[in-house]
Amino acid sequence: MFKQNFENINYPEIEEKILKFWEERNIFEKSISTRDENKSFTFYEGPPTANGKPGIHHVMARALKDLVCRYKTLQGYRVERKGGWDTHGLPVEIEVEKKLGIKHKSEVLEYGVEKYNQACRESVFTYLDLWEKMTTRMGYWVDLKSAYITLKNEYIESVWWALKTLFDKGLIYKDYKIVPQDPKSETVLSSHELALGYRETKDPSVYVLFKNKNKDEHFLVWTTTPWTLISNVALAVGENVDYVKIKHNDKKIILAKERLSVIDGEYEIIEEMKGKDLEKTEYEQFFNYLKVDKKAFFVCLGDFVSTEDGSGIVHIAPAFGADDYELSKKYNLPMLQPVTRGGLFTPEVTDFAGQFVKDADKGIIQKMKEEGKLYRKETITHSYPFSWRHENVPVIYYARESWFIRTTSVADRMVELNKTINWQPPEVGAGRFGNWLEENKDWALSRDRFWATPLPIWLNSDGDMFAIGSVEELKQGFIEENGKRVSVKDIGEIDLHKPFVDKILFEKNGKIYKRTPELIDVWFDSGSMPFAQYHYPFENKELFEKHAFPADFICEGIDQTRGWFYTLHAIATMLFDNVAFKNIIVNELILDKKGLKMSKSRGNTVDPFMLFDKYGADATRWYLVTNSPPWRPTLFDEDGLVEVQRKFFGTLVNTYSFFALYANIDKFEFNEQPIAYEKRPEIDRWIISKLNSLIVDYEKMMDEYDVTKAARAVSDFTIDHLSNWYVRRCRRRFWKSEMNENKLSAYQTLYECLIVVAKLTSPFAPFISEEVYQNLNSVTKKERFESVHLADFPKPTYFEKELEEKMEIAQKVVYLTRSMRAKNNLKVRQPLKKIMVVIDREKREALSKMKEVILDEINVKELEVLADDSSIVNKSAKANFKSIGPKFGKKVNPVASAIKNFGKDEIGLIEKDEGVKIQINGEEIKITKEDVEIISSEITGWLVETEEGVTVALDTELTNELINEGLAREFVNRIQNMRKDAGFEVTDRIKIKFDSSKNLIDAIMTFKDYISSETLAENLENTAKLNGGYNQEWQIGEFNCSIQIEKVNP
RNA sequence: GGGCCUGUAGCUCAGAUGGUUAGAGCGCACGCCUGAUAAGCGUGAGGUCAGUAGUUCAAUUCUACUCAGGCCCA
Repeated sequence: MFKQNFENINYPEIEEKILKFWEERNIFEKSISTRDENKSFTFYEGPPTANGKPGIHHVMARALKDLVCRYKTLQGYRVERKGGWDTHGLPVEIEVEKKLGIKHKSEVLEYGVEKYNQACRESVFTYLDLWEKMTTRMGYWVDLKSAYITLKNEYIESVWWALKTLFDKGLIYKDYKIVPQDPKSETVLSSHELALGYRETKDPSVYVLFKNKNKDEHFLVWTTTPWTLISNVALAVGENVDYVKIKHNDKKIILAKERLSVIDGEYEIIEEMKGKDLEKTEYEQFFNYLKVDKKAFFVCLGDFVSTEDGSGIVHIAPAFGADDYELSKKYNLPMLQPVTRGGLFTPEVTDFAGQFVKDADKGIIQKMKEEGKLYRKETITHSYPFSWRHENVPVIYYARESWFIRTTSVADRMVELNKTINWQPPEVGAGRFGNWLEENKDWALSRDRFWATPLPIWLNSDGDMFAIGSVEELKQGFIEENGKRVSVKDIGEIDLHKPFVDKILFEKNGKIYKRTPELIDVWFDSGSMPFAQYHYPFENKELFEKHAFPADFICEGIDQTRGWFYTLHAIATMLFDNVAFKNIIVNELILDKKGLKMSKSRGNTVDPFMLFDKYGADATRWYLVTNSPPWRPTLFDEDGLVEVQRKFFGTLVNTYSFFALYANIDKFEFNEQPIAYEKRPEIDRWIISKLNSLIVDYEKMMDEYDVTKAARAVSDFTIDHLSNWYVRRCRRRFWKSEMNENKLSAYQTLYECLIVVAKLTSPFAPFISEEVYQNLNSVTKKERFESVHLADFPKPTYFEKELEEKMEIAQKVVYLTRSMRAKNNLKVRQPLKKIMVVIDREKREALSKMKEVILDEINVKELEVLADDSSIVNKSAKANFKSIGPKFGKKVNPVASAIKNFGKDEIGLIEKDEGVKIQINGEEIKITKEDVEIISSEITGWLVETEEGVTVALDTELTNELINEGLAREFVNRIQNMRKDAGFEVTDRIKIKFDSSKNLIDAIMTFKDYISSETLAENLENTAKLNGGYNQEWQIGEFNCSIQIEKVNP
């Protein structure tokens, strides 16, 4: 027996049941172990940080990952799916600081780094349960038991190996970097944090005068950070920018020509020059607090100088701006940094010592004013970053010493390798990611924090250094305890984190080496996962080299472009001179239904668990993937989800139930030999051909990673072709007559469609497809697989493309006829005499072949295919612009109107392919067949409807016989309704008694046999005596009718 | 300020290698069908294909610019 009763289907319940089934039977494990080891498809899981709650966008990314992996599994690939967790870094520290109430870095030291890091270690897994629950519940198959965890020693060891390899290649070096930092906590802010803190603020906007050292003239300079003027060492101008020297209030002033608008009052231009003419011009130091140890105070050329605001002359303070710092390297300028990490002026700046730099602006402006250096002072409102962790603390850009990876040395290679990666969508690869690679800057590797992978570089007091690349090497070191050296070898438990590793010292050539205190960027951790997840090269060497690298496929959100995508790519390029991944799907954000970003503060987030409980994971997954391509921002709307469930899932389940209902009645269990496709009825061959076309299209789209289109194709097939045409057209075959070959063919055909649809659906909606597959296969045992996810991808078997086209024509005729019936108020139950169809000669035969289908569907007695030269068909001609456009160019319009005016004779000539000559502006032009489209738009004296080359004429005349048949059909309809209302089984036989006026009685008795067979009536009797049974009063046409039915006991 | 994406019906989305009639689903109105039925089908209303300029015989489609929204970077 096929499982029935899906009327009140509860998707979440079914899903829970299937989850249990998968777990009990180890289906996930089997989906890997049953596949050929040598046919691997490699997937990398981008590690989420488990210390935040999983949201709907995680469901999206995981649904995509899962469906690609499941699809490849169906195709026979072995798809290992190792999970992973990202466990280091600032996000973790921030959570912990919040919990511990720590606001300043120094408080961590007071609290104790060891305890602090312990807290981080624990915090990482705060939401692990939730993550695992979400992952399991949504049906994302990933191996969480063997998940890689970045804080484990083995993982860190692999990362160290990578770092040492890079260090030994000379790719790691130390330099200054200008970083945005929160001066209060002395913490560097990541770009993400920085973005959080931008807001409108008021700042001074000052124009100041720098005096030329050798001439009595001044450079006009604009800045919004007066406090940096103390650290000024140079001025920058644009090489090709036009500058002018003006005479203004007895002073000679130089500024960009385009910026003359900033000058108040009268002036006179006395000289013009280019920026490059000013290069090397020396000027007097602006403030004299600080001494320099290199040549400074001259004009440089900088390509970042703009003339959109300011004066076109930029002041340079290398310690406080990225452009400034870059320029200082180019011109070998000194760096002045009289500011502490906390943003306070150092004692050298006597007047402002100890003041917070921003607060010192006022005094500095006052001082400039007194010294006559201030030209103009205003206040501007602009967007400036503030610390998001503290109230009202502006971010200060500040030079700090950092370790870098020389990624610029492989930039070209990265660009080249990137071109071999298949990006979906392509523009992210070529655009956002490609540009980023082309503008590559060295990777700032180090972080001055506590919880991350330590940078394994040890230095001695002379600055000599080496890198450690394994625990083994580390064991050469020692720690000092109570004045005694203890070898690392003798220490039981080694933790490759702070503070333990900081205690380790080395001695070489009599010098003591100490670890540099920095940690590394967490992104280096995750970018190392291709090898670190397998503890390569210390273990799994062969596995890694043969199967696990590079990945065939990864998929994450667009926010990973400069994160994980980049670090994977950069590390793979530097270490292995290879790509890390060959195919990638980038998914976009999920917004709420109004297009707003989801955020806790807006309260518009969607809880995935709520969706799973309410609609099920399948519907959620299907909705996310099909609603819009994943690389477009998706507007999330619960109503859309409901619709998806009703349309696609509802139809699929309904189609299955229909099958199950009748298959059970007929005891169909697919024990018979399959009927050869060639021998099946037309409609069966048609749907089988459609099904095979679907398989081919689906595979193509999936292989191009266009998953949205693939899923939509399955949905269209199921709803439009399988359910709304095939099943509807074939219902009678299932419920009428005894079992015969025709019926068997119907069962076999529908069965095959359902099995294939289940398979194609399974990557996207793994639960309901499993349910359908199991329900079918557990009865027929046609396939040996215990789960749809262990099955093989269907192979295309049978095509009949012409038949697909024929059916399309038939459908077109049907739609046209239906539309005419509707417009003329002719119910489908009323049979009609005849339709006539006009159609292209080539399609005429096809149409005749589909006659039965058409007539049955539209309840018409006769179909006549009209020859288009028939005298009653009126034709008109229309220009085919695609053809005449290129041919006649400017003359298309007159030609088109000439064609429009063609009469019968010209059209005849065209149809005979003889061509027509016309005159345009006295020029003779020949019009040939391909230039003209001929439409048969009217048939004299008939109701006509036309669409794309098909014209249908409907004979609406009703004879008595037709009217009677219509009444009989109405009568059948009432009986069927009554059967249903009375709760009879589909197979119950009945007796009918009825009474009505003479006309209706005559009509009914005329069609007695037809009515009886339609309603399974053994007896149909006209009698005035109605008693017992189930009876109702009806109106049929213009007649009243009493009907009584009762079950006949077999 | 720079880069990329998006703008098509009230809503969510297709589509058009440039061709004269731009589609679907939902929603709305009306009707039909109903032994798959809390489904299904049809008809109708609803579009300056964001705007401007250019290229072209022809632009919603190509180009440039503008506007709006989004993401990333500075």
